Amino acid sequence: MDQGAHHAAEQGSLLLQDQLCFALYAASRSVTTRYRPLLEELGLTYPQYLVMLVLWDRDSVSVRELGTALQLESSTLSPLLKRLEAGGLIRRERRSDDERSVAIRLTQDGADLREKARAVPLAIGEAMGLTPEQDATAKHLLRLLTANVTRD
Amino acid sequence: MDQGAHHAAEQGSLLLQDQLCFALYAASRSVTTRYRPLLEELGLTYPQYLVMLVLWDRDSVSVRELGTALQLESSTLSPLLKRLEAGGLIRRERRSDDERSVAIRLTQDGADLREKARAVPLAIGEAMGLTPEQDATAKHLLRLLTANVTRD
DNA sequence: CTCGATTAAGTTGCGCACGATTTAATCGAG
DNA sequence: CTCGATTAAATCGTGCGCAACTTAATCGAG
Repeated sequence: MDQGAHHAAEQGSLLLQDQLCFALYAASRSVTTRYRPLLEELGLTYPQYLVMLVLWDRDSVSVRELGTALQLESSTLSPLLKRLEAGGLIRRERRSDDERSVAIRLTQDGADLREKARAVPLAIGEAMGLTPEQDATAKHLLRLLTANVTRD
Repeated sequence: MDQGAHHAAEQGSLLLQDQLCFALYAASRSVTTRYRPLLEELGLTYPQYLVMLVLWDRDSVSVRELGTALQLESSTLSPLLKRLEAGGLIRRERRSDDERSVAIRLTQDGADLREKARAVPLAIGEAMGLTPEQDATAKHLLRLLTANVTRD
C-alpha cells in the first residue's frame, strides 16, 4: 500500500531518478562505453560496429536498407560509411538498375574482421550480467517501448 | 526445447536483431526523438532537460555533482551549461570557499519553466505505453545492467 | 511522351558525448 | 611552509545524430 502510494506519486514526477527515460539514456551510454575498448581493437566505433553486423549478415545493402535496419538517417550514415570506406572495410557502388541507390559491400578486410568480432557479443553479454530470462525480458520491453513510442 | 535451442544460439550471435545492446540503443534514440517536439516548446534539448530536472530538485549544484547525477563528463556539461546560461535559465558562479568549483543555480526564468515542464513526463509515459509493472521492471533491469556494466 | 511528385543519397549546421589535455585551485606529506 | 599530487572546470578534436535542405534519378498521371 505504501508501494502503491509511492508508485502513484512517481507518475508525472519531475525527479531524475524516477524517469525511465533517464535509466534508458544512462544504460545505453554505459553499454557503448563498455564496448569502446573492445571495438577499438577492431578499429570500429559502436555505430560502425552495428553497420558491420548488418553487413556480416547480408552482403550488399543499400544505404536506405541500412537506415531501416538501424533506424538512422542518411545524414548519419553517409559520413559514417565514408569513414568505413576510407578504412578499407567496405566498398560503395551505384546500382546500375537504379542510379539513385548505392550498394554497400564488404571488402575482404571487412569480411575477415568478422572472426575478430566473434568474441565481442559474449564479452558484453558477460559484462551486462543479466540472466537469460532478464536479457529476454529487457529485449522484449525495449522493443515494445520502441514500437509504442515510434507509432503514430 | 526449441526455445532453449534458439536461446542458446543467440548467445554470442552476430545478428543485429539478437543484440540487447541494439534494442537499448534504438529505444533510447526513439524516446529522445519523441521528447524533441515537447521540449522544443520549452526551448530545451533532451540533455538540457535532464540538467533542468536536477536543478528543479535541488538548487545550487556543482558541475561535478551534475556529472555524477547524469553520468556525463565536464567536457559535455561545460558547453551545455554555457548554452543554458546564454538562454537565461541558469547562472554560474565560482564558489567562494573553493574557487575550483562552479555553482549552478536557476534564474527566475529557469525556476518558472518547471510549471511548463510538468506535463512532459506524463506525455512521454503515455507514449511509452508500458503498464506500471512493465515500467518498474524496465527501470529495474536497466539500472541493474548499468550497475553491472559500469563496475570494475 | 512529359513534367510535377517522389525517392535515394548526400551536405550543412548544431548540439551532444567522450578521450585527452590544459589551467588553476586545493590538499597533504614531509 | 612547501612543492608534488590531486581535484574541478574548461578546451580541443573527432564522431555521431538529426532536422532542413540540395542534387539527381525514377515514377506516374494525363
